[in-house]
Amino acid sequence: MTELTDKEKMTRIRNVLPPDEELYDLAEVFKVFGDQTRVKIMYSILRGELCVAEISDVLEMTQSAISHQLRILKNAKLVKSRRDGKVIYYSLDDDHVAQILRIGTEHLEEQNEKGEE
Amino acid sequence: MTELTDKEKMTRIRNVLPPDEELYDLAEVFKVFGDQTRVKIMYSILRGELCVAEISDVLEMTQSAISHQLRILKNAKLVKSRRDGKVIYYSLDDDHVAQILRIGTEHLEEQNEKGEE
DNA sequence: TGTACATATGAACAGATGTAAATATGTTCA
DNA sequence: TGAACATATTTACATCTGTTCATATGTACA
Repeated sequence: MTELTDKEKMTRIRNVLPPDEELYDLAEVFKVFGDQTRVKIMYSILRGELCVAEISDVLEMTQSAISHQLRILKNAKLVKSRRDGKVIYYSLDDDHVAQILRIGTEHLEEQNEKGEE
Repeated sequence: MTELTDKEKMTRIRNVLPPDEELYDLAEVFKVFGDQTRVKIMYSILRGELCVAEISDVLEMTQSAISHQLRILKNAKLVKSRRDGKVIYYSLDDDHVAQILRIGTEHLEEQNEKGEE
């Protein structure tokens, strides 16, 4: 068991980190989660697909604002779409999205409980 | 089995959504995850605590920049700290943080696999 | 007490972000 | 084809965010 110098310790930790590009992409994904409107959209389609107009109705926001946010969600592959005639239905893209929402919510609840003690 | 009017359908969905304040807080938490520097910090302390100077070393960023981001992480309860003399050690606050990082990474990997097909 | 060291904070600035308004695209159906 | 409808896109703008630089706070130890 040899002792590590500080420099060696830092190098080791640096080597364990995922590559910069991966960390960048990861931050980009979370950035997409980090907006109230987009969180609301994801929650509103958590139990099943909705079209743009329905989402606008539910959130009481303009069609333009919703459409912009849907594009961002779709680019990040958090949401997918399906066309049926004029109407386009949106739903969550994969199960990770719902999982992240759930764990985030759990985190909040746990922190709230801690705060009450 | 009665048919629902569009208005009733929207009202139902709206009623299933968590309260606005909760969705706001949730977005705020994800916002904190949504920065490359903060993601790097969280990853660097994933396997054990590090002090501010060590994190600065690993990420090759100024002490000030790291300290600012640590405060944001701490306010969001994603990170906790422990003082030992002059030195302050930081570590992840609860297991949800690591879980969210992991699921986010899984999501990216899965999307990359899909893209390769 | 005073010096050295570790970390935190405040101000300022460049760059990024979300929304509304207007307009464009794409689809259906007469 | 053209009118009507659903959604997407462009532009513009106000607001927010991360970093640097300078400085303050807090701790240990002589």
